[in-house]
Amino acid sequence: MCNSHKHECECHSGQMRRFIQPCMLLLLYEKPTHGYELMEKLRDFGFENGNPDPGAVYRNLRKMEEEGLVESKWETEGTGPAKRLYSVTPEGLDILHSWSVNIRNNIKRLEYFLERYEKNFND
Amino acid sequence: MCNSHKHECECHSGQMRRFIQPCMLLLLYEKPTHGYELMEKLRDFGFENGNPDPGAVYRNLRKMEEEGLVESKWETEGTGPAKRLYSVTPEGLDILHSWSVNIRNNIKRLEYFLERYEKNFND
DNA sequence: TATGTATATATGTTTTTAACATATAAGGAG
DNA sequence: CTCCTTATATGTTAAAAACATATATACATA
Repeated sequence: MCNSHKHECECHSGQMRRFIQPCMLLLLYEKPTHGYELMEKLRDFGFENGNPDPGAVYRNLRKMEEEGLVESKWETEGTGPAKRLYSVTPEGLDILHSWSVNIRNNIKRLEYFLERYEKNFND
Repeated sequence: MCNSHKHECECHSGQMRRFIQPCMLLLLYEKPTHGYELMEKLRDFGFENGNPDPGAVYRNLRKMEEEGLVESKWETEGTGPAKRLYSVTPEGLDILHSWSVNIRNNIKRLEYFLERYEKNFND
């Protein structure tokens, strides 16, 4: 991701704060599912250095459930250990929509940065 | 920024982590200056809710100086209290360049999210 | 039967960032 | 002298990310 060699990537990921949340909401809107599968699908969104931290996934699910953004029920059918099946609530959908506005604004912000950056280095 | 009314903006700013750093480096590259002026110029980059936190600005300057990304000297000339004039070092410039790559990647990531979001809601 | 691996959820701990608040001081205006 | 602007700095708290570990089911295979 980061191409600094002298400084061991001092810019870290520069990832958007809490970006995992809208990704999880969107995935759950597309198809209600459980944490483990969600974790794998999150790689689509660039949480790919290894897998996204299971701790982050499960804790976010619980937190969003507390906040009423998702709801869950135990799925004991099928093989393997029981799964907790999550789906998005109407409140969660509202939040997902507001995230999309927010993300759009953030893209503009980052593009402003790049334009200004390029004025200095690519002309 | 966030348009959720029921939830007091649960998506918060969703700002890019540590985004203030590349902005400061870019501004200092454009023109070496001191913290207070930097603070005002940062509004260009969307740190606009009031002013960007002075604490953030000054602490980041000190931290970047420790890391060798910027350097400073006291400016006692002129009116008002003394200013600490900062400028970017070659190392800081390297980091700025790696940030630009990182930011470009993050825009792609956010755009991927939006495309996928729109497939669900704008078709 | 013991061992390992994949699936699945959960929590503990530490570090890093962000947010909010406050302290200090120079110098000019009134 | 008091207030405002400019200027830098630090203290405290809260939130988020990063890293580590614990637990349990079920299946494969040696």
